[in-house]
Amino acid sequence: MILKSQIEWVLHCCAILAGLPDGRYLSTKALAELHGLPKEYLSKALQSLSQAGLVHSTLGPSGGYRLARPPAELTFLDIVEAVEGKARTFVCADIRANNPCRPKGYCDSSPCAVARIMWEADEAWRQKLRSVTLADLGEILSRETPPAIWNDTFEWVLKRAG
Amino acid sequence: MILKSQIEWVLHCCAILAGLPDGRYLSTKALAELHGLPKEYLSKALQSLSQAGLVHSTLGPSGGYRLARPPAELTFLDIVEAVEGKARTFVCADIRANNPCRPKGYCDSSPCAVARIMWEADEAWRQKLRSVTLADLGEILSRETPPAIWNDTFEWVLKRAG
DNA sequence: CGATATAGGGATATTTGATATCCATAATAT
DNA sequence: ATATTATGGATATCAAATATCCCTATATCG
Repeated sequence: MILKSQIEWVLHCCAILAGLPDGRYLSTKALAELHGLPKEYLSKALQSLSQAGLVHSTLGPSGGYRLARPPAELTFLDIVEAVEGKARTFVCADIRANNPCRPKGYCDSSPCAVARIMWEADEAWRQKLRSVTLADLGEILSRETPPAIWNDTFEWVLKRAG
Repeated sequence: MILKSQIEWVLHCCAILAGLPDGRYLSTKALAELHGLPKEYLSKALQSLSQAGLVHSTLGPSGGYRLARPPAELTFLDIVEAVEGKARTFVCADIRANNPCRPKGYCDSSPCAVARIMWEADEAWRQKLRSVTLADLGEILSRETPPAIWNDTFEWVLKRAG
């Protein structure tokens, strides 16, 4: 069970968008170049963000994406779920129902204990992702990235932002 | 990102094995029939448990599997990792290294912040799975399953256990 | 000893999802 | 008008999940 590589892509893209001045947009092309990613496929991932309402897009030259909300109001979970879907990682096929010792037509009153426990673990994962925002990420990155690279990067980005 | 269906299979199989009297073994055939599963494929999953040292197996007629440790010492995480592997669910391809603004040959001193956060969420998931044992599951199931079904099931099982 | 039932492992097939690429369309800036 | 962009649909490729089959060694039972 491994997350799509697109998850890494969009998280880094959102980190860049979070540093964009108000009203500016950054294109798929620029984001793909900056991260060394296939432009067409990255585009699909960004479209997922757009459909989830996490980013706002605009067309034409100087078009692209910007965050739809302040970085402090966008969580890792928002982004992960936009790309990966909201479905739980454990799917219960209710195999207990196949037990030949069950009375015919018997129906369980509550979900299987196995599923409930697996879903609790899933929820613990989501809770952790929900607790980290793009603002948190930006704070960490600006602290850890060497200032020269950090500044060059945003200069590079602003030169291409519409 | 969805867990293998085998995860549900082996968790239910282990719940049954946890209720087996000391020294008795239950075969793949019986476990497959009890849960309505393809015997050959379930066998692969049980082999994973065996290779991970979670169950002990024996050959021949009356052969099969039993738990290798007391139910209180077998966690959900043990079982999930035996089948799903121990690899983290988020794989960092280090795409930040593709940033054209980086000095040539520059090497990061620590893992990317994005990866660290994703790994923390992964660890929260594992921690939850680590906190639940087969003994816990058995306690819940014995409390929630109607006694008639519960007793019939173990009668059914013991009739087939070697 | 011989027949039978079992785990284990290897080879292979099928289906599904991830990873892409390409193209047509509509919108927008210059 | 022209160029550039997001969007959505169609299609191709590759890896993983989901099986199935067969062979071998081993253990039990008569």
